[in-house]
Amino acid sequence: MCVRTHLNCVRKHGKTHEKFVKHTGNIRIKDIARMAGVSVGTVDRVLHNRGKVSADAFAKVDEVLKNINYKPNLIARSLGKGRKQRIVVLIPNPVSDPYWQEVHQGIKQAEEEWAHYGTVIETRFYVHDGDEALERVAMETLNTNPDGLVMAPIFHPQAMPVITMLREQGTPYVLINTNIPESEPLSFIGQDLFQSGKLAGRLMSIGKGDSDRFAILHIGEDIKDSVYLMEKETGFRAYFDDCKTTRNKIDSHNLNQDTEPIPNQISKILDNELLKGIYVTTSKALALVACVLAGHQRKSEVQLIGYDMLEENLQYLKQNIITFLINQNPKRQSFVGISHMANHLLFKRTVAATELFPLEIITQQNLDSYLSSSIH
Amino acid sequence: MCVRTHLNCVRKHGKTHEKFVKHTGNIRIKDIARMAGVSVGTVDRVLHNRGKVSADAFAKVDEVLKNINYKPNLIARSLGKGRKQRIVVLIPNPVSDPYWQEVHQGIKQAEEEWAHYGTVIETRFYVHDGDEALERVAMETLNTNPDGLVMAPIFHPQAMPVITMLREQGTPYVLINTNIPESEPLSFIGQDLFQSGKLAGRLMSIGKGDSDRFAILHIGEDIKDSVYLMEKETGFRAYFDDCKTTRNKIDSHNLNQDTEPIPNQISKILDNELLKGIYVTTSKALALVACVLAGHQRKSEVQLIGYDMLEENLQYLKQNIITFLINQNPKRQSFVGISHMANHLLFKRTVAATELFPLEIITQQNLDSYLSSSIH
DNA sequence: GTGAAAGCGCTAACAA
DNA sequence: TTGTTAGCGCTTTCAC
Repeated sequence: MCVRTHLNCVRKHGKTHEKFVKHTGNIRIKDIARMAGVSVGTVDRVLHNRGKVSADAFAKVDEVLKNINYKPNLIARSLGKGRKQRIVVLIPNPVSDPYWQEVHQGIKQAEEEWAHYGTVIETRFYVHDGDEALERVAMETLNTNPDGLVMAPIFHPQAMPVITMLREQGTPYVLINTNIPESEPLSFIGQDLFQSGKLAGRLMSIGKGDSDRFAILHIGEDIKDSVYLMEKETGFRAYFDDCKTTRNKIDSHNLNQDTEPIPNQISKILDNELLKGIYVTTSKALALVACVLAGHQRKSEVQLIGYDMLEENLQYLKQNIITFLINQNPKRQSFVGISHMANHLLFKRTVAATELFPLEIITQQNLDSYLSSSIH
Repeated sequence: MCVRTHLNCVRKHGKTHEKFVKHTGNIRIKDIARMAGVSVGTVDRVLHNRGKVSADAFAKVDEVLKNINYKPNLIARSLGKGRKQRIVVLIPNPVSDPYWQEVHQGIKQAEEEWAHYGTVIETRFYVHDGDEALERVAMETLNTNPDGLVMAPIFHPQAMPVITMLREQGTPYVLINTNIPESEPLSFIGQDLFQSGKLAGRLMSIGKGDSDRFAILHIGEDIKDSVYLMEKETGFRAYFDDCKTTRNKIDSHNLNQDTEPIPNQISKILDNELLKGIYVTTSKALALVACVLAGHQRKSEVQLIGYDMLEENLQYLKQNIITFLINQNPKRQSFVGISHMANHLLFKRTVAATELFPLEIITQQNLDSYLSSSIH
């Protein structure tokens, strides 16, 4: 059904005129306007509910919209806007943290991608506290009135005032990595950490016996600030609770430098002869554990499972010190987060409120396939 | 450096006029024209070397182009063209084959997605031979002069004449699922099947002993036409060859209806008490094997590994009859294939020549995370 | 060979 | 509240 066919020869000031007919056959705003007996301006106002439309006009347009399947031409929309969009991205400082370096990679790719659409991405880093704390950096940024904000709010308490500010300003925001569900962001991009722990439990259990013991290691993070580590732990334990057939013991440890060097602490844990597997909840610390394990006599008896395809982790995966990695796909998280925001801003596309990434299992055998595959 | 700043107030018929300044700060063809002292038409002709430009004019424009870093606005380019792009997709008939139904899903999603950009997707199905054979359908389609073709050339010999025709016509094409490397398509989207077999071998070997036996099942496919099944088998065997520690026996079977009902054949294979695992190379037939296994007494001793998240397979995965699925992501293959073509056609973007998808491992625990995650 | 100008579909400013 | 129209940057036609 081509609603427009009869119009082709009466374009251009109403004169009959055959040349320059480049139409693509889709229904355009102009067509809707004609069908509803109003002007394009009114249709546009209805489509974007900008108000200033009489109930009568609204009804007419709405009626037409109901009957046709209008798909706005996004290309034209973005061209018509004419203005550049500015998206600010806020993440922890990636210096000396490969996880956030990955996230940063994804941001750069998104930057490249969206440059074609005239969208500019600005990245700012924050640290736990001090001058560069999340709140400070965020407030500074918000003063420049970005069109949208994408952030990884890993320190819950510090993020709250920022959220409040954002809502007051009416600036749309997307959260990545860590959710703050009660804040109702435009979109959240991350993983189901509980389920991720459960998966780790399952992978750990393969080929193990009833009396085997496992350890959960949270390393170098302030556990009270980091609800997300606890979710992983709960999931891990839940897996073993669910299988009524096994009665394994699971100990969890929060390691930090306060008492003793971390390697020593790890080494001690390894000494327990019943221990058959270690689950490390933070991707950054995994290589450290792997390093200690590699030098330990029980090396071949203890299975190691952790997170993310960081360079160091991959080395140990290749050496079989690490058995499985669960990929949180940090690069893609930031990429998709920005894309969601850009789609919202540029095209007014509706984006998924929550996008939970698949829990990707990485082994020696499929590692390369993950490394070579592109982000999109 | 903003080359255009001084022009902002002299737009619109040369009258000084401040309103409606929507510019984005980039250098436009208009700017180049002004700088070179020629018209936009001439610049356009130079940029696309369409000829009909005097040496003098060419030199002037070329000079300017050399000094600035002109980045054409791809959005505007595609809008300006005004014409619809038509992409034809050619896949095996999905009737009664859930794998190709998944592929078809991906096509429909891409259709939806690209409709926003005025690109229309047309899908045609083919069967192994007869009136609807690949060659026939393809030739028919090519007569309608599509702007691009995306196809899954699963029957090598039949695909070759199509490729030849495509090259003669100069129609760009993307291959999905099965590659024909010598044909140098615009892009190939698929998986590394050898590596996929190797991964299956690894997953199969977990917790197994040296004397255990495994079976590889190719079901209902013409093995001579289907090189790709052999690649999987070779990979699977390669895994065991690589581990010098194990000396497992691996038998492969090509099952088809010619001699005896397939379930009977499977049942017989299962009777062998040394058999500890089955690797099924075709996603469609996996559920059949699972069904037989579920009713067999050796059910809990034999591990089953196969391909793809087809509805039936998922049932058996949930029941623990199937241990692992390797996801070939058929839906995404077609989606990405079409996107590559559309990006090429619409935006003249360069796309990856080969995109090998990650070898995704699906278990009971991460199944949901895969089901809920979106395609993009 | 060249330049002027319409048109792609949408947005938003402005006049009415 | 409404309709009209310039403009986004590029392509393409047409008249000179």
